[in-house]
Amino acid sequence: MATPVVRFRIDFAGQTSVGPGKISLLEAIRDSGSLSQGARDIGMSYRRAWLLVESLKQSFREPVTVASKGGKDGGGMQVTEFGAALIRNYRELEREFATLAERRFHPITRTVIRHSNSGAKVSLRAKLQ
Amino acid sequence: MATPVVRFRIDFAGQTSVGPGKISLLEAIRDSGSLSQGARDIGMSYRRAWLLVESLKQSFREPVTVASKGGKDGGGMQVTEFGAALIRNYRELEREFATLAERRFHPITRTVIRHSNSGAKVSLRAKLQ
DNA sequence: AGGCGTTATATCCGGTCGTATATATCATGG
DNA sequence: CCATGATATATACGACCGGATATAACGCCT
Repeated sequence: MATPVVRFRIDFAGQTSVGPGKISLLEAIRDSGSLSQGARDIGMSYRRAWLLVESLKQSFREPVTVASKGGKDGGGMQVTEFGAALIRNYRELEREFATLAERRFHPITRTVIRHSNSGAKVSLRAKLQ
Repeated sequence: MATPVVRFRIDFAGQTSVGPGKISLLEAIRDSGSLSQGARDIGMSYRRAWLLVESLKQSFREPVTVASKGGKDGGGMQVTEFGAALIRNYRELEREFATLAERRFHPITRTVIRHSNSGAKVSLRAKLQ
């Protein structure tokens, strides 16, 4: 317990970056086969989800997702193999990084003041972790 | 070239977290011996700087800075040994993390779309790097 | 005594981010 | 042939963040 949580973002270039929001969304899309459903699953507005996916589309030459309109279930969205690799790399890096951070900051953990935090609004970031 | 930049934050508990903003500010305070001067040096408003230091004060039992009012030069602020250790640990972790990230995301770098980014406003985050 | 530069604090305001909402379009199934 | 549920897109509103500004208190130095 009391092990610190690391959150990180990788900035490839001016506009293109990947952080916890996009990765969580990609996972939700992968698991639900739908952008709207995935967004609902993680408590994210459709607009924001669409903007993030759009940003990813503008970021890499290789597509991260493929979408289809109409049809049996109204359409859907799938994560490409490239997108899946993005998720994998991010999550694996996260694990490696977490152990590094835990080792280095473990002594400091002792001096952290723990607040009651009663009735605090839970941010989207917190929900996604 | 084209090596990705990593930005990270460590969340110890609900309110207490350490990221690039606070660390850069601490370094600026350490180097200038003053909160206001340090804030000016990194292009941060005094209000924000004060709030960040205040947040650090609420985060750890051990003080990160010590301040004095009045006197020869109007007063000043020093970074404690604990604060210096915070900086050190963060920067060293950053270096380790950067090599990890670079190794893992190097192939993906090739597919990144580079935008012209002409006339874009430079954010504080970008200035701090 | 008064000036100076700092910490410390309050108030106001504008921009930005995100949510909510509305609407068009699409393709399949009943 | 139309209802459905999804993508895709625009607009409007609210909240929050951060900057700008003002002011008080403080202690050394001239």
